[in-house]
Amino acid sequence: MMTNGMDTLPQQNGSIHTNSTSSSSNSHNSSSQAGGNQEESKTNLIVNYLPQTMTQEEIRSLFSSIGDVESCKLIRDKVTEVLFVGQSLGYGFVNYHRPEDAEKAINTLNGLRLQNKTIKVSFARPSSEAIKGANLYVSGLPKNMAQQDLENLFSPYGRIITSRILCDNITVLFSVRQFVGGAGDNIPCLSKGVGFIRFDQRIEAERAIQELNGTIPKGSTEPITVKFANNPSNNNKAIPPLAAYLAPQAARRFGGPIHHPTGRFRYIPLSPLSSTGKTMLAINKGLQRYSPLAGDILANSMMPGNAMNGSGWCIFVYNLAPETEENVLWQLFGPFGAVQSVKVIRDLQTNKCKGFGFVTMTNYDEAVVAIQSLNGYTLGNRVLQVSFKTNKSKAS
DNA sequence: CGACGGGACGC
DNA sequence: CGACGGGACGC
Repeated sequence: MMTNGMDTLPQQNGSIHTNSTSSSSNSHNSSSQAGGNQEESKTNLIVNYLPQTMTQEEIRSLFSSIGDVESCKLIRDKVTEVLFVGQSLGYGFVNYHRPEDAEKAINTLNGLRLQNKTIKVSFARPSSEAIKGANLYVSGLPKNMAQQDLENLFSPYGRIITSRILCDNITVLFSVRQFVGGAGDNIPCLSKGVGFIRFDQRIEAERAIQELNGTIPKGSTEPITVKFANNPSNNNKAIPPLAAYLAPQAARRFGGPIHHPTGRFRYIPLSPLSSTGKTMLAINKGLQRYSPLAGDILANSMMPGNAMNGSGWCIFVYNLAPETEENVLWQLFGPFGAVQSVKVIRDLQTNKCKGFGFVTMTNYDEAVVAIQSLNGYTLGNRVLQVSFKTNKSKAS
């Protein structure tokens, strides 16, 4: 199932198609590939649409749940790096030791929802000048043109990496709700008549401009405009307020003036699992940081082994099935905020889950909402129990 | 009914 | 007219 706004993964290796039995054999003929393609790595992934707050270590943690990671790099803005740690550019690279792990990561992590994002995981192309600046901005599209129609129009000119048709704001909000709700595939969307097409190669994009700019699509009356998209690095985006760099979480926690760093609408973490009303209640509770309840939790949590664990809040998840894997915990908790790490506790002999696990989240408020929302949630045929970690143990 | 890890700063 | 949810190749 493809999620709203996510493109089907184009086959990364143009000549290979889906029903090739997943190749665990190492005998791929990379050197004899025709077409002058650079050899594509079978272990190196590009990860796009990462949540703004996700750190390189959190990314490594997430991808290590699949297999041994050789290297991991989050791309950050070099300009802001002068003052602080550079702002995340929302994408990064993960290189595995083993090709089969890379493939598994694509299968299990592509489309994973984390906070307000749906990450995309695909093979990285070999870096080269030829693939840069291949993003096109298209306007004047007929309102009834769908993403697939757009791709059909442009596909004769090259390999499409991504495509997108912009929607009316109202429907965007709507689709985000559905999207977080997990039932959001194929949301009808009022097209704004503009979109983006990213080609693999810049030459392909240039040719599409030459061939399609000013032409009238079949069934339309208006010519379309096709040009290179603005480069995000030299656009005139408003400079985020300094406070966003200094204390991005404080602004949210205290409910002050909302300034999304990128100046768009504010994302409210709607629970995938409960009604909006219940979630808002949970958010409000979470905001009362100095209530007696919160005070107890805070004090109690400072004890060794308890919920407050260095830079994050450790959450105990009970009643997991024996086959549970880490990605389940990422999927459950990711939508509620910054998740630093997850751990499924397994029996050393059988390697089956012992029925519980831990999730560490960065922000108290988000942890509270996650607990409120997920405690009592039925996963499969099991009712989960979710709470802050205590210091219970066999030894004590 | 069942129920809170593990690796480890490092002097 | 229009610029995304989301700065796609190592910032």
